[in-house]
Amino acid sequence: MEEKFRRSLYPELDDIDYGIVRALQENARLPFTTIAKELGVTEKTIRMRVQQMQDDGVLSLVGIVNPVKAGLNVESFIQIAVEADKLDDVVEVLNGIVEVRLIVLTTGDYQLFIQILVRNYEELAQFLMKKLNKVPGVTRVNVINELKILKSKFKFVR
Amino acid sequence: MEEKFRRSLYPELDDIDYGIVRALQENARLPFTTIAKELGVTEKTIRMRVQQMQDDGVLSLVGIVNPVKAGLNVESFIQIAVEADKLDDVVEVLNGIVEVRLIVLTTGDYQLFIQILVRNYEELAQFLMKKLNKVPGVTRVNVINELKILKSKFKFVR
DNA sequence: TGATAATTGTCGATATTCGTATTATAGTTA
DNA sequence: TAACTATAATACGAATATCGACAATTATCA
Repeated sequence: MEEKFRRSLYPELDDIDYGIVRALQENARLPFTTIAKELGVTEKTIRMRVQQMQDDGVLSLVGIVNPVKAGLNVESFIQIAVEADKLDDVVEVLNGIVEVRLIVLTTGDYQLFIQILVRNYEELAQFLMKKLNKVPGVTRVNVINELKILKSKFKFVR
Repeated sequence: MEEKFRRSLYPELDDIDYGIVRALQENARLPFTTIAKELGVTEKTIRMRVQQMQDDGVLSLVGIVNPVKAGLNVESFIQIAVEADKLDDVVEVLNGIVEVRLIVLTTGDYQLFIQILVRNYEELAQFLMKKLNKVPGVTRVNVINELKILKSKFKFVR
């Protein structure tokens, strides 16, 4: 009785799940009663489905701050080459740096790919010189600055 | 009377705003009455602040689906070099491709940086061969496959 | 086909949201 | 400084929504 499954294993969401996701994608605070009316089921059903999808890690209902409006104007993607035996250590250090939003292990010439957000180019320079280049094991970095976001789509259900 | 400002210009959020953001970051459906009690103000105040932050594009309350749980198991970052005069056209085509989640104009050897999500490597191959390589103006692509996400942090307020 | 578990529905108690009117606060000008 | 204005906060009752316990229904599987 450790694991409990529902209907079938994910990713098999049914129509009701999709209806719920479609609604909450737009507005995480939409009343369950409204969604229920739309989908022709009871509020209780919506409530339970949402709870399960959250428990199962399928759906998160969160508030997101626009980084630019919060003063974080400079976004960069950085590829990092690391000495093979130092990878764990480097990741650990990067993990503790607030500017680092995303760390991904990748294929290719560089092992790590990170995304950072800072207030301005001065902070970017500080990050590169005072933080990233001081991390032992980092052999090479490739900074790709973001000039403009042309598309950003976080909706997964149409 | 076209623009309306509040207190002062963003990014000057005050303590109440930060309190609201901090709470809603964790749970977008947290009752305003609860936040109000915590911050020592009225529910109406919270309601109005949230509405304003949303109107001003500072805060979004959204449902997010875990792509892996939705069957999108392969994520790739792709750098794309484009003939200078074809940039707009390429972006327009990429915009219409469902797999493409993010398009960013960048500095460096490649002009565009995109993020894609597909179900599996077969779909990635199809995307590269049937879609991306058929886009006129694309001269060179560099695919960086994501092996594992080591950190992903979307909270902007501590 | 039964037995069992999981899901959904019903419904009243409680909590939350919403809208209006009123009061307080900050900024501005005479 | 006082009066004025605009903005933001509060008070509060009505309308909605959420929650939880139990019953009914639907799947699941031996």
